[in-house]
Amino acid sequence: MGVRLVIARCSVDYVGRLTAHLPQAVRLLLVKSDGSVSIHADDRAYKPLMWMSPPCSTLYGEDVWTVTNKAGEQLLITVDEVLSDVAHELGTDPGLVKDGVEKQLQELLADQCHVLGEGFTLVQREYFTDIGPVDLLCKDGSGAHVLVEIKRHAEIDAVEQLTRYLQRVSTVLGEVQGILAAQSFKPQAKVLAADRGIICVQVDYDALRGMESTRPTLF
Amino acid sequence: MGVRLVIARCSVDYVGRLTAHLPQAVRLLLVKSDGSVSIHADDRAYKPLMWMSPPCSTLYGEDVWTVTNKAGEQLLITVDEVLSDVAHELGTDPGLVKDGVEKQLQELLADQCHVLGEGFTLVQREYFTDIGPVDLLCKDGSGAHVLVEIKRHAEIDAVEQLTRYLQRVSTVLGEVQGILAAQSFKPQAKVLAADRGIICVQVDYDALRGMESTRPTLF
DNA sequence: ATCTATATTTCGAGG
DNA sequence: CCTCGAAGTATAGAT
Repeated sequence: MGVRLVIARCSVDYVGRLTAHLPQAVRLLLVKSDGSVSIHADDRAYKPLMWMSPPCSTLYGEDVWTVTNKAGEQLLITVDEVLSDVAHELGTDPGLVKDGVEKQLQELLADQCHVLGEGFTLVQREYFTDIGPVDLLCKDGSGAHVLVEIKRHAEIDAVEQLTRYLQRVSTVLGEVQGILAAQSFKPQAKVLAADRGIICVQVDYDALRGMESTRPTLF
Repeated sequence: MGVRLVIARCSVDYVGRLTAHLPQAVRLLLVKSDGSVSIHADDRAYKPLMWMSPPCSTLYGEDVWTVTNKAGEQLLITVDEVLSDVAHELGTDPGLVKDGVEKQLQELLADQCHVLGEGFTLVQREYFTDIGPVDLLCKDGSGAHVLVEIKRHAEIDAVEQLTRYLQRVSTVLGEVQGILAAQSFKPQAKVLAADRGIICVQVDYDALRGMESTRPTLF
């Protein structure tokens, strides 16, 4: 199998969650071993003009390729002229290793919640409410509860989310302080947070990780 | 220029909003005229393993391609073996025509707002407030104002959005009823909407379009 | 330039 | 299987 790279003059129709049409033009058709098909123009790295995600199958007609998935969505590729058609074997990919996402931040802050405020201690990570889990439930130096929402980059949505949690939790724990912890903040998020009495704490991921990795050497 | 298709044994590192690493393997490198680069394995139609969105530029070293954008994010592609390297001219794409997205729904509902409730009439589409435009401003059977927010699929954000509009508009029009109209709803969105006194109306896009297209024949 | 809202979002985790 | 939240979300449009 492998990837099949076709350069072709084609027009395309998608009928599924919406209907869309691509007029005739020269494009790159990319067919992969899992059956998926994507159609690329000569710009944009991330998003194809059209695509069909796996699992799906293709019926190769005389001039029309019909790509169909289980939900009945269809990609109709009318191939008017093939300018190139090659295939290459790639093998299975070992996949990628990520670092620096929200989950890691949550783990680090759960371990080192003292960076959120003087005398902070962790009560529970992923504290569940009926409208979803709060990232951290802590107690501050005076023993009062604090809800912590963690984001890589905090936007206005994060403030709304934490506000909902605070309202919800207040019926159980009484009035609770909220902290929004993030590596960076949108200005509007800071403004809205201030308006709602929510404290914004900027955290340094690298520093947190540094502390984590160096801590064993302290003993 | 045109698209450049390289099949190569390579390893890749991304350093930017996060750090990520791809071990050595054979992959497809796709370079486009806008400078964007994407790296594909032999599966998944939509999302590349790694990418750099335009605008960005590439420095081609002896063995390493360094792709950099304005924010300083980098993609380091170590090319160990080139198995194929071809380029094709595609020209500019005429672009696609969509149908069935939120804008169309808004047009249909503006024309047929009676489906939102008994005796509803349209006052204004895209009713502007200082925090943004409300999709529809209607009057119900009793002549009271109603704000309508339209989504293809309503999530919790839509409830927050409509809530903000209702608060804003209430200072001008007084207490106003809110309606969230969508083809489908997330359960949590329905719960929050109920909590805020917002009415959820499920609409059928195809039925609306059917009425629209058949209406001329009624006369 | 920044912010807002959309997306055929995709993707993965968890109940 | 559904539901939910995150994403290097990307992308388009408006301010």
